[in-house]
Amino acid sequence: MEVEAILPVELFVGLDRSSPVPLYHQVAGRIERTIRQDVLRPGMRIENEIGMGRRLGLSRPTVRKAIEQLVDKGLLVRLRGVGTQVVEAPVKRDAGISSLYEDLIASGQRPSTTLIDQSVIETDESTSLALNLDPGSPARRLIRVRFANGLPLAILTNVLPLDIGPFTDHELANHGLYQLLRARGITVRVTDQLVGARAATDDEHRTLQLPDDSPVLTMLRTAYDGMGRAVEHGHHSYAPDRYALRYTLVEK
Amino acid sequence: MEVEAILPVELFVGLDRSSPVPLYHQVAGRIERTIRQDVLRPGMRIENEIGMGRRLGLSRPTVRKAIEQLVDKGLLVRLRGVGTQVVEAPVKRDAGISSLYEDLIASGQRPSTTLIDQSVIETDESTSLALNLDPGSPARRLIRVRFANGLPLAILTNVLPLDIGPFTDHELANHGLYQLLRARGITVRVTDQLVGARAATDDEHRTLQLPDDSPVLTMLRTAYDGMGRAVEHGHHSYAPDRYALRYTLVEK
DNA sequence: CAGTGGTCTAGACCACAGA
DNA sequence: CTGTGGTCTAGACCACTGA
Repeated sequence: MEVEAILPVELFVGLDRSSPVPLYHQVAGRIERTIRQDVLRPGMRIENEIGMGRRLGLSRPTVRKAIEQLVDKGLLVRLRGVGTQVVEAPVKRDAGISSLYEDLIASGQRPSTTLIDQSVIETDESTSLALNLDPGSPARRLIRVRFANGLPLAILTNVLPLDIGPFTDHELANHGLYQLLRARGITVRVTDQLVGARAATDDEHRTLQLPDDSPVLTMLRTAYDGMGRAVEHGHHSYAPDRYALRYTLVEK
Repeated sequence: MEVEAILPVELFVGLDRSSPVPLYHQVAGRIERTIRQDVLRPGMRIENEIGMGRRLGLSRPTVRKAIEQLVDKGLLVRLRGVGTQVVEAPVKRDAGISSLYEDLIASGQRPSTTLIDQSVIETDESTSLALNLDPGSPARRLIRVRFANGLPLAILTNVLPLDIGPFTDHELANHGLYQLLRARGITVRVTDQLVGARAATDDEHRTLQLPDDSPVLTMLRTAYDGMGRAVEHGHHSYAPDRYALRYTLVEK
């Protein structure tokens, strides 16, 4: 038996045509909220595009674009000839691109950071390649240790083009790197990550307070801004007993 | 100095209005090809939406949707008031959702598989939770060892709902799991992955022919189909000297 | 200022699923 | 058959960029 459902019209009052937020985005937000609040439950069908547009005083393409956003997010499914319904297991959190600091905040932990080094170095071959610089040209290197609830979680080494930064100790202690980039007008849009594992070095063993014979989880990452310019290249080592990397992938 | 560029009209002959492939997808494919072939190079601007539509005999929304697809893929950037251009470092391969087998094929290696076990088991708590089954209810379990070029790469343990499968030895030896699911009409659309590292067990040490003290890279994964139904839950162990996990994330 | 992408409208026809 | 989403058209107005 199919569960029929029409979105309560109350949830849509107050669409603001003069807002800088596009109408389709306002509509998408309202639908998402009703799903998150469990008013619309998995498997329930929502009203069809045309009817919804008429009720809201919107054209079909506008409504359609709102629904499309949620389909891309993994919250709704459209079935030709049938209708649009909420997926059985809606994607929980939109993982997306974030740095460790933001992940920790989001999961309710108390991150802190120790800055080990901030200096200008000559890039090695792989780094200059990743950042699209001439081999051996200078770049800014950060080495940080990230803690959560007082325990060391990761050693973070990042290399950035010289024109980005420098950063103050206070900035680095209280913000994620991507936050600091955003504050400088740089939005990370694409990241390429290579995740592996290996035995810990003596230094990692000491710094991360690892148990004997514990390995480290490693990540090699290059980040690109909206224009496709490489803005950051890093290699990170995580204490595997205290941290794991989570990825939610949605096929478009 | 800006590099002006107009897509050669030759690249657009042969748009097929009667094809089941939508026009916007045909157009997107042609633009992508010119980027991949380096005819359109990073930083070059493409023709504006309206002009391109006129040249191709298409409406603006259709052209726009084609461009939108490539923006979402991380190949183009749109700048209001300026134009649309190729990003500086176009995303190489669309990693997306794939299984290990397909990854290996794509990177030119010769994968093979040994089936260790295929049986019906009672699910433990975490597995039944992941697959949205009643605790302790039966499910199908596969245990495989994956090789590349004759060397063991990973131990793959997967649990699936009983109504999916069983699979023949031949199928499992010659295909990735997601391929087999597709052949049964199941398309994996969302995966949730947790990646970590730990010391190898004796069994892993033996099976993966690991060096002494080598850790394993681990992945815990749940896959969902288009409707959001959980179709697979697995835990995998990889030999970290021979394999690393690659993720390309594009912010929408 | 002219040119660009961002949004929105009001239609149209089609393919497909289910009664 | 009806109702749904999938595609496509031909316009419109706006916000923003750069000359």
